Amino acid sequence: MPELPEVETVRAGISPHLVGAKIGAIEIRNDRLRYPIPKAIESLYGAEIMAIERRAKYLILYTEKHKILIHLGMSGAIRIVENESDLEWQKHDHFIMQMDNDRLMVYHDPRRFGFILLYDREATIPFLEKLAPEPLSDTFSADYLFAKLNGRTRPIKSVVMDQAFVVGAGNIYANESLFMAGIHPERPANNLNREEVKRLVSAIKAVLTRAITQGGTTLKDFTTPDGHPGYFAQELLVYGQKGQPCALCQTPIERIVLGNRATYFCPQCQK
DNA sequence: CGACCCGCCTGACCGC
DNA sequence: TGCGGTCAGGCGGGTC
Repeated sequence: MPELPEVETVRAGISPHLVGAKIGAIEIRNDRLRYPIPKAIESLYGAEIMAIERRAKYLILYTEKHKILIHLGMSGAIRIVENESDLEWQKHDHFIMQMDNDRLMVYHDPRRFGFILLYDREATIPFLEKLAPEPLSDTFSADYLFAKLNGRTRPIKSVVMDQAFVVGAGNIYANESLFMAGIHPERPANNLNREEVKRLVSAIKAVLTRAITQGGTTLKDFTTPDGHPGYFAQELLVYGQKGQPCALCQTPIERIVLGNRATYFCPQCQK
């Protein structure tokens, strides 16, 4: 489910409820996520959540002495429940953190590809070490990406989805960005000229920015922490549009499989 | 090192 | 209604 815009939507949705509040009871209902949820996380009882940041598709909750790393994997979701009496248990609710303002943060993840890990405040987080720059920062530029693509022969779409090259774009936004940039997903990455890389970088920024303002993309069951859907699905131009007319030229959108992932493009507009 | 492939899970959906 | 097959928004690790 969650790519960068969805994770950003979650961050914005949970922060007002959690930042400044102190952690109360923590319940680990099922620790068997991608990595086991550490039992030690229960020792955070009484600690204040001082800040919540997002890096790529990761959320980081800071206390004075620790940080909690959360990844939503493919199907993870976080919801905020007003107070304990409003809590309705759902299947796949694996982790609940109650706050001293009565709010509960519930982590829900049917496929359990996500994870929740605990680090000392000053520790380095291995998952974050090899990530590309934030895509909405100035560091993520045409110069950066053009240099990085040098010598890379993989299809450009696979590279866009590789978090060491471009952060935050999963399958949906990689497809949409390449369409917006007019670049065929199978092009070898090092075959793009500087102008095309510039268009691609601009497209990635535009697609992610727009999706964030729409609260992400709700395809199956993604909702914001308040229970609202994300509205970017209405603006998808190629993803999931196999056979539908291209918004620009009416040519039917094609679907191929690239790197084991569904890939959608307009054969006319994307060269 | 780079490119590719697989496994991890469950649920939804489709065709028969 | 049931059943098997397919697919799904991510990531790390293994192999060649």
